[in-house]
Amino acid sequence: MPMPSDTAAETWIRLARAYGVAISGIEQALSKNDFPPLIWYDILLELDRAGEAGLRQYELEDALLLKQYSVSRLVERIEKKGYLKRVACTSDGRGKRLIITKDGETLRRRMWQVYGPEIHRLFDQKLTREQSDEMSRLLGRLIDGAE
Amino acid sequence: MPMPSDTAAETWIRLARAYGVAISGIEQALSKNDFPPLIWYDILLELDRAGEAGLRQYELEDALLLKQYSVSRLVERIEKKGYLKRVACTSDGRGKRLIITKDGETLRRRMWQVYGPEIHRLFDQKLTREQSDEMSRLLGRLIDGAE
DNA sequence: CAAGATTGATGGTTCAATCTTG
DNA sequence: CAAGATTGAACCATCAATCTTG
Repeated sequence: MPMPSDTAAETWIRLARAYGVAISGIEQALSKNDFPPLIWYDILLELDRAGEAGLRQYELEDALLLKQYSVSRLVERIEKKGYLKRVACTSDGRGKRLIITKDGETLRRRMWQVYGPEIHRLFDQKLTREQSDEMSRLLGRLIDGAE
Repeated sequence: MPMPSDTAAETWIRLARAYGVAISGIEQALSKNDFPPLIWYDILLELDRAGEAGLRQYELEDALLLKQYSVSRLVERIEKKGYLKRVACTSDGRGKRLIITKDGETLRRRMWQVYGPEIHRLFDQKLTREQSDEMSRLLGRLIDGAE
């Protein structure tokens, strides 16, 4: 089996570490301000973008790389808090449409007030615009053709 | 509050996505081969490097960015499988020393036979040596001065 | 049968409280 | 009291089985 170069191994270690630093900073900031986890923000953002038509659950799976049962249970909790509603899909009796509520839109905006500054602190303050663009470009290579 | 630039936001999105692609590929490969999760490898590697002296639990916390109770419970499970042993610390009655066993060393090597090729596939095949070095350098900027 | 979604059971993670020793 | 570590309870994630409709 082909083993990784030292460079590749080091890059992976640093990628994991950088992700860890960022995600724990963000989750901690959200939690400290009595907000739900970041995944709730991601879901609300997708639904916000989808507008009145909403999204099917499997579309959320694809967009956020989640499992079917994960979406099912996350969405159940978010709905219970009133930030989205699940309505029967007219064109496909098996499906539900997920639609963000007014409260959901408000929550998303309020979470951004905490989430945004964390990104600023973790990225804008540590990389120049050029460095950030370059990293973005390189990360794109890891993502595209991921299959 | 200072909000992030579009570039920073995009870089963070891609970092999270690239991490997600890599970690799920690795965990899936390990699981498919009946191996435990990646964190077991990380722990065994730290203990392997520490040699006969072993490590204190709080040293593992620092090295792997884990919580005290996480280490406590992970180590309990790994010990139960016989891959490490916990011995009382002679110099500090509060502490335990964690020492890898022969079986633990073997497991770590066998996991690397699956883990290594995944890193190769996910990094070596998608980035040139120069690109990987450059990404590593930029990621270093995100990690250093994380506090 | 396949696709979309849900659920019971299980196992792991997390919080807060606790225990023990320095 | 602080540091190292553990634990009960609650919460969340995961697997496999299931249900419903195309």
